Amino acid sequence: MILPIHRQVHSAITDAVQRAFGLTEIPPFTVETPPNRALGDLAVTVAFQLARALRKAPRMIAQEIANALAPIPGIAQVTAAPTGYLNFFLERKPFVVDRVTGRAIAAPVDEGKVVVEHTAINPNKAAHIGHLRNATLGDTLVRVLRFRGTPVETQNYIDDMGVQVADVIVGFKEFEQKGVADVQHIAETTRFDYYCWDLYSKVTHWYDADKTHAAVRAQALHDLEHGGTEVSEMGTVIVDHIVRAHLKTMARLNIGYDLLTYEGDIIRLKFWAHCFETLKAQGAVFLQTEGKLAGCWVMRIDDGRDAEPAVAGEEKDEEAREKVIVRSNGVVTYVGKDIANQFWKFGLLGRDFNYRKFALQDGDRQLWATTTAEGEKSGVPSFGGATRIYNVIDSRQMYLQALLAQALRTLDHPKQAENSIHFSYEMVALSHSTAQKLGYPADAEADRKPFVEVSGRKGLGVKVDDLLDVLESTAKAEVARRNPEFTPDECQRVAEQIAVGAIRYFMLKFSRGKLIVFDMDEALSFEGETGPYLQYAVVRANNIFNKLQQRDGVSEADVLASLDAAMLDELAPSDDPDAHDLWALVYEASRLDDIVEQTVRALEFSLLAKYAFGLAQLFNAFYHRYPILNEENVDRRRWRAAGVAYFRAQLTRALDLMGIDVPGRM
RNA sequence: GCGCCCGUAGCUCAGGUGGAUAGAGCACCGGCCUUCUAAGCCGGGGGUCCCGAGUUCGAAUCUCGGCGGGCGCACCA
Repeated sequence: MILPIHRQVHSAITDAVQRAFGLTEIPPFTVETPPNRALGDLAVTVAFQLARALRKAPRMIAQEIANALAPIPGIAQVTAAPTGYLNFFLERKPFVVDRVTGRAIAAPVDEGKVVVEHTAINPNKAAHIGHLRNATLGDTLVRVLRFRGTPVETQNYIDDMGVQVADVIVGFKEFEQKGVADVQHIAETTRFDYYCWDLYSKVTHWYDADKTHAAVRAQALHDLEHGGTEVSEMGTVIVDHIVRAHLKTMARLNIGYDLLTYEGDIIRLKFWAHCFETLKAQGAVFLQTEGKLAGCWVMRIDDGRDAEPAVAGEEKDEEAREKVIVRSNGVVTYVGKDIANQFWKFGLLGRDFNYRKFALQDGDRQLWATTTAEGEKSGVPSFGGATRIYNVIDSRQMYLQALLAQALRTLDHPKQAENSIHFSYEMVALSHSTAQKLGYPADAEADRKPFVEVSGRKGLGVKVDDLLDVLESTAKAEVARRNPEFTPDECQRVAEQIAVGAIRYFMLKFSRGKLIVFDMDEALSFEGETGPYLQYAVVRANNIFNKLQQRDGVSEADVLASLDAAMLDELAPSDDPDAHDLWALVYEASRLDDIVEQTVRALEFSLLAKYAFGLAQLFNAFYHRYPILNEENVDRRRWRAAGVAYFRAQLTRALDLMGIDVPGRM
């Protein structure tokens, strides 16, 4: 944990600058990490920023600040570099002892409850690789926020009333001539999410083949919303089984939730009706009477262009900037329902769901679901009422997410509008070679594009469970080869952990604004910058302690307890900027809290992923260079072992933030 | 047309609210398994950071203008 020291340095500098130059206003500055330990452990660039105002060279200013600086606990030395940097060198021994013995604990961040909504897969087919990116990003966000002390509630929105579910119902009823009992039977006896995956794409073709089939779809959607029909009954069966299939898939990836929010409940509990009245009363929506949107309740889209003077042809443009909230047939659109949902999440609706217990996850974590029926009387957590909301949805939904914030602003909730955060990311597509292997039909036009788009509607995509299965079997073969003494169960368990490590790391290592062109061969790699590389580094560290215990009867606790008395040589500064020494390892391991703060600020998990990878690289280099078991000098051995213990703890934490477990051996 | 995202090594990508010699993985070449698991380590080659202006002591990073690619702007979600 390095941030407490950052804070101390920051305030000491502020104080010194005020006293040395008589300034009351100091430009904002940060405590940075120099490129290598030979330059220093912490650096500050405030001298550059003051150069103009003080009309002095940065180097001089840095020197004066250094002279004025009161002693800072934990800092051994301060130097003013010729370039103008102020560099700080830490007191190494107490720093290491405090970290490895866990004495330096970060203070929790004090803020209100945050709701993170992610996954939200239409419950009509199996989860594919695009959903995987969403769920991985969302789950990692939850973990990272919790790590820094933020209370988080994880919600998974279930669109049980949408067109996609209606389409599968149409498939069963009209296309396959099945009734509710048939569907129930299929759901219980087949891999149902896969069955629906195929059926959904068949229905899509069926629609395309005959335009009159569209009427069937509209009728199904209508019946789905109104309840008491065969369609709605079938919908309930389908949705329930698919949702459970998704939960099972996500559980394989260490992903769980607190609450499933059903769209149907938003309708049936009159959330929407209530919200609609408010929107109408405030003039946020209005009934369009002319043009092609006549008869629809629409919201005017505020894109900042309203102030522009009207020019010829502007009128047409005006109409294009209206979004339908309620269709002319009286059926509310997704946007409308989502606005109501967003208001509820902030506790602004004045209404609440009823709740039922849905499932136990990971053995003991209770998953709740909304319900229109009576629900549990006691023991229900307080859901919603967030101060900040992250909606994890890909960038294609930007337009609609902006409408949510607009609705909040219009109804005079500017703070909530500002705290409605669209956690946006680019989609996942497939490489041509992977698409080809999956048997995609050749398409001359599509082939010209640099990638192939995933389409659930067309049944084109890599299913999450298929991908995990392939990763697991690949990993399992390797685990069995390396560990002949493992039982099949052990091999399987480790293979599962490696598969999750590989795929979750793959999903996190790219920045979120980057479109991922998924390639099976690339994802199947366990070498280089991959999850298994990181897991392997921890496993190696584990082995050192296993052998230390076996051979010498020395535990990690023994090592740490004997540290204070041990000598310091091992931490002596090195002039070699590339030295992969003990200090560099411990120092780097301590930066996790700083990295997490940056990660949250930028909502960029590639930062965390790259940090963890760099830390593992540092350890691997150290591992090859500095023996521990075979080091004869006892004190040297202790210090090295202590550093490895700290590294192991910190990388394990970093991996946990990414939802990646570490096998005991691999 | 308007909005958002992307453009850095042969390929795939990292590069905090500007800062110290532009990095990693893969691929390629050369070393290292009687010493804590080689899913590893060490070394090597490889760059007009898309182009052009501007701001600045300092720009891959910020601003503006181009070029190229992707996505969005549905009575779908």
